[in-house]
Amino acid sequence: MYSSELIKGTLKTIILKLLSDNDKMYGYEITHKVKELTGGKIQLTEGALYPTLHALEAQGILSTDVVNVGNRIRKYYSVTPNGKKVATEKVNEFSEFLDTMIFLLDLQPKLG
Amino acid sequence: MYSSELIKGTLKTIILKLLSDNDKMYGYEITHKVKELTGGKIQLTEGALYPTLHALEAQGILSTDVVNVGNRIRKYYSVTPNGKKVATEKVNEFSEFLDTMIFLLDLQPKLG
DNA sequence: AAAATATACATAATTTTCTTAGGTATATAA
DNA sequence: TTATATACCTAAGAAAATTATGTATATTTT
Repeated sequence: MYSSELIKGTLKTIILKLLSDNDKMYGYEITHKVKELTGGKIQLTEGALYPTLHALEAQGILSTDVVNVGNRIRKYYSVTPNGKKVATEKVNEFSEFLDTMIFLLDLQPKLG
Repeated sequence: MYSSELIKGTLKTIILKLLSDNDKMYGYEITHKVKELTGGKIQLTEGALYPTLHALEAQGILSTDVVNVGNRIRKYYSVTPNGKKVATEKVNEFSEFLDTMIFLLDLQPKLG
């Protein structure tokens, strides 16, 4: 687990990237997908996730689809057509920011 | 300029990296160095910088040396022997975090 | 069958970190 | 002489996260 300090400010970007690639996901699923993809190094907390999802929906970047699974509800989120631009911009901005930090801190990133 | 959201959480790492490489710098100098090195893309605000420097000093990670320059004071900060470990750890942790984010967001970082 | 864990949503109080806005003072350039 | 640059600092407020709960159903373990 990284110190929470580092993860600050990346939550929206992570959410928007995952939802851009997966077309619909629900909150609980997002936390588990991120944990899985990062080998447990990034664990989103629900207290941070849900308010952010609500905010993105209120801004028209995400839309929701509530589904009943047995007797439980599940709230699927998707990126709206308008939100797609925002999602791309967020990821691009983060990418540039990373380049700047790599230069500034003189890092050698591991490439896939 | 990057949205301040992205820069959140990187301030300590930036300060500690610069001071690790330069052995002593003063606050005003740090802001200008970062601005110069990033082509204006990252601009530290004094309201964030000074309290952070004070906190790092209080934690024994930085030490200070106040110098008179004409009639003005200048407060030089250096990484303490103990702080060197912390500085290295911070930069290493950020480096790993970068790798994780590059993988998670499927990015192609620009290499030096 | 009972207890524990997993699924799945949510909010509210507090803490952390930063922004914004201000304050003090000297030195230099226009 | 007026503006900009140098150089420090703090305090109020905003933003974003953590921590701690709360509700409820489903499944697995003992």
